[in-house]
Amino acid sequence: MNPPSNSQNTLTERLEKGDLFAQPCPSRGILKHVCSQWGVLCLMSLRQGTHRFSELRRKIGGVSEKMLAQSLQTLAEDGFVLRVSHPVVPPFVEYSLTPMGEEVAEHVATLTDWIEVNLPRVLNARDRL
Amino acid sequence: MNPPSNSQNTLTERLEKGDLFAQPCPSRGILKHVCSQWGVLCLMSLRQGTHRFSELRRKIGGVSEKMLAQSLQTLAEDGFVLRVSHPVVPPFVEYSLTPMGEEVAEHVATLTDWIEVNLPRVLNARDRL
DNA sequence: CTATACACTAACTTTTGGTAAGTACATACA
DNA sequence: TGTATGTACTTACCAAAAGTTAGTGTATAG
Repeated sequence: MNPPSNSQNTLTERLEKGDLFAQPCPSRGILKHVCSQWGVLCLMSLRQGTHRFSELRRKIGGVSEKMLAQSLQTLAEDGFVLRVSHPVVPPFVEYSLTPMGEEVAEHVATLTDWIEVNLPRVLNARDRL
Repeated sequence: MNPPSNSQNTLTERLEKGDLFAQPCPSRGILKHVCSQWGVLCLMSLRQGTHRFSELRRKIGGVSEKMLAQSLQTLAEDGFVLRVSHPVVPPFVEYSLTPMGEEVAEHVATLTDWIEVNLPRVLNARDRL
């Protein structure tokens, strides 16, 4: 008796526009990259302009070099981040947001802003348990 | 929370309003819960109304019972989700969003919506690598 | 002539996520 | 009477991810 959760029926149809509720949908992977702990922090940092690798490392408290490199790599593969490597020594690499990256980053930012300003409320809710 | 003291840039002050760039800030944990794979799917499901445990399980493709229970538990601890257990047998438990939960869920929804409609763009960007 | 900076990568360890099975009781069906 | 199913979980176990440490090659600073 329940109506279908969305009006699209076949698997392929549901995949043309992403459906996060569908197990095999690639949007799941993108969400993971964008929402990963270091992924969001990379996006938030780069929203303030181009950064070098080590600048990001210093800015984002607690990232390891491995995880930072990995996060930037997947974000670049998804087309959110642009990596420009200048072939000099010592290495000089610049990271920035692509237009598409700026779009997601904006949405992520409203989320992180909410969390930052509402932290006290959440902490308070935890205390009443 | 601490009463306001002198306006210096101390660690504790930066923690009164969250700072995701600061390594020990509890906002990091909240972000993790809200942005976790199953966390966002729980929030998105509950945005459409109250659900029972097994309803959520069926709705969210690919969740295990363990991960669903765990996600709902942390979301409830943070005050985003309300768990109402009716002491009958077989068990009957209802999950819904708190007012605070509706607020975050809304922000998460704009993000997931963006990802779902822009999936083709991202897939396209991946292909050009 | 050590030390540091740079942007990584590789090996290894710890933590987390995911899978399968078990729990207690009730209803449906054969 | 016995088996199967549904409910909302928890526990034990294993695979995958995250985190830690060390190393790379070159160059500038002290």
